Amino acid sequence: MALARRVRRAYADSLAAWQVTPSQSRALRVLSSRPEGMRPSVLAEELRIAPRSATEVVDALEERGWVVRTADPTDRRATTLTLTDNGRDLVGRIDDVRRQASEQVLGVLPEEERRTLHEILERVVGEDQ
Amino acid sequence: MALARRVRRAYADSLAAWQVTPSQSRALRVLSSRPEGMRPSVLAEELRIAPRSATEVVDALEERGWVVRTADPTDRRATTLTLTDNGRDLVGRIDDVRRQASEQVLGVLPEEERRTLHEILERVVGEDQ
DNA sequence: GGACAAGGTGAGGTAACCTCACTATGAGGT
DNA sequence: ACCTCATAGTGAGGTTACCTCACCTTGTCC
Repeated sequence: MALARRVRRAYADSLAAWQVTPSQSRALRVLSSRPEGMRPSVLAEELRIAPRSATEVVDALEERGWVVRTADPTDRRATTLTLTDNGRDLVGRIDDVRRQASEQVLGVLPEEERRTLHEILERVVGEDQ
Repeated sequence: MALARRVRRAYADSLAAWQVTPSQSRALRVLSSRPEGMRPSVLAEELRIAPRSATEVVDALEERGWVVRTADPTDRRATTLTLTDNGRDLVGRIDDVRRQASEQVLGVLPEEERRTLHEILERVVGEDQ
């Protein structure tokens, strides 16, 4: 847990430099996982937050020009969320930072131990449902 | 990180059953680490929050009867925070829950792997400052 | 004994959540 | 066609756990 806390903190600091809040970065990541776009309600579900709260996150992301809302042609109640080019760019840069952060933390381990660690964690995460 | 998230979530659920918020449980743990009592400002530092915010946490804990503020005899500006018997009790029960939670998560691993995991993590946490 | 520092807290603000209520639209039954 | 009920999104207003700034009281040091 101490390790997780440290990684989280370092990551949050990097995000702050770009003026991205953690909640926004989570949403961006989910959005980037489905390039064809998704409904706000689906985003909410992925983020495990209430649909109403997704509206707010999307408001912020749209205002910053990272996401656009477009009307769904098949259902006039619905809107589709898609990343803009700027948004996609940002997600890429955030990913780099994440990779760097974990690299820095795990850098002290020799390759073999890293593999062992990964294996064990994978097992714990996997088996426990 | 996924594992940490899961543990955190399970732990938070257990706390909710006792009507203890995560921030309160953090404060309780810090307080129990120094039985002779501590100043609010020190608590704030340990929790990495502003002194003003520690006041609020302490307000809540005092209202619930887990902590008492007593005047510091050596410095009339200061107050000393100490756990009540109820508070100490609660910390004990919370610890049990934590242990159970981690037990449940790590239970899938044989003893030797657990030791290896512990060793590796210890190393990462320790060496990285 | 006056200036400045330190301990704690009142007032008021923010981010990221929440629930509840409402509008607009879709879908099914009669 | 019409009525009912469900679904998609959002306005209004609340909560929690933080924050800063200003303030009062008390200690410290020259």
